[in-house]
Amino acid sequence: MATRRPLPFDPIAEARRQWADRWEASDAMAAATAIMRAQQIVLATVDRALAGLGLSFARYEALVLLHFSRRGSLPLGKMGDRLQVHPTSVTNIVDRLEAQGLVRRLHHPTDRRTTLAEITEDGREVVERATAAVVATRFGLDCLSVGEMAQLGTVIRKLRMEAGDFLESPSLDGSNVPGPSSGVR
Amino acid sequence: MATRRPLPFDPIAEARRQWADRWEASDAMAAATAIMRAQQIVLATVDRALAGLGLSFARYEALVLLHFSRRGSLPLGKMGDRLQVHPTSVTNIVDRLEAQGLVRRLHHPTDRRTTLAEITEDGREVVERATAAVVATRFGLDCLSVGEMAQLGTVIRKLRMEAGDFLESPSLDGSNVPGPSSGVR
DNA sequence: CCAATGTCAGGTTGACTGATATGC
DNA sequence: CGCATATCAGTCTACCTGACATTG
Repeated sequence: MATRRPLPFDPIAEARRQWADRWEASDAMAAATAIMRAQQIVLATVDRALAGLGLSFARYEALVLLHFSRRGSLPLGKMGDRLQVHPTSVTNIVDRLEAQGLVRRLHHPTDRRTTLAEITEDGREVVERATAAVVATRFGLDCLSVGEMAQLGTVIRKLRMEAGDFLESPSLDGSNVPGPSSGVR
Repeated sequence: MATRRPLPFDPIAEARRQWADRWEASDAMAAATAIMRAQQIVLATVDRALAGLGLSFARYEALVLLHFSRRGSLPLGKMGDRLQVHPTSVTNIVDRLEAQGLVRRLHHPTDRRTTLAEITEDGREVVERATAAVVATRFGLDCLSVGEMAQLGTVIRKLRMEAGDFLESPSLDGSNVPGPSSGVR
């Protein structure tokens, strides 16, 4: 959050105009740039809310994931899948959370290769306080209506599915079809 | 781009469900998470396309900005405003581009405090080649229709305006409301 | 033997804070 | 003088690659 200086015009609209003059895919370019900037705004908002608690967004997400899990613990690899982060990043994130006493490493009961990360009592308290702070910011999306948020979700969902994040899932209700189809590599 | 393993369900929908059970703002949470993931997808796609040319997305954007500028040069501060990056990051980015011979630093003709970054002939060639590679990927948004991209753009535009990125700009119609609000510090 | 799991070492990126030299 | 501009030093986060030990 430095660089404070509102421009007198929409920089993306301007970039799109110039782009369209020479190159293709100006629609995609404008959308991509918008996504990049939106992420910056959300991340800055949430990070600001979490800074006081010594958490980054990534560590907060990991903590929430464990908080939501049935046993309060998950294998590190599974955490990486869910959070879409690199295995070494998971190690790093869990290292920090463990150093803060918010998580602890356990041996998997049957598979001795895998390590479990388990949220501690302290971790659960911090999650609650952090979430209160984050919810108060509304993720920086306060100016959007529920319908607009849903629009974002719907469009981006297509993107995520195409990227191979998940297989299908019928959106709203709980009826899921395992479906062995779509080998997304 | 590691972590290959599609989940059998939509992880954001799942997180939203659990979130809604205990906390507020699950709509905002789902939208924010979607934005974070969308950015990851776009960034990974573009970075992959640019890797062969020794460019990151950030450096590519800076190069495009200079390529588009009337004189082929801009003050570093102005670049920071346009690209929404920290002043020290601009220095860093220009350092790297200069080391690659894609940009050169010049003295401002009248204000001796400011430094100009000017794109070189090499820089222009690289921009063209890089853009061809990027356009070929469609920014990873190939699966979206033009209408869906526009939806993203419209919703996110609201967000950016609220964040103080720019002031008004009449987009489609002429109705603009200056709005003295938003003291983004 | 091969595959999966987590970890470590080492490198890159970008973003931030704080301090500084210079010039308006 | 205060303010703007860019830079430097140092820190931090996250990511990646490649290697490795352990175990299924």
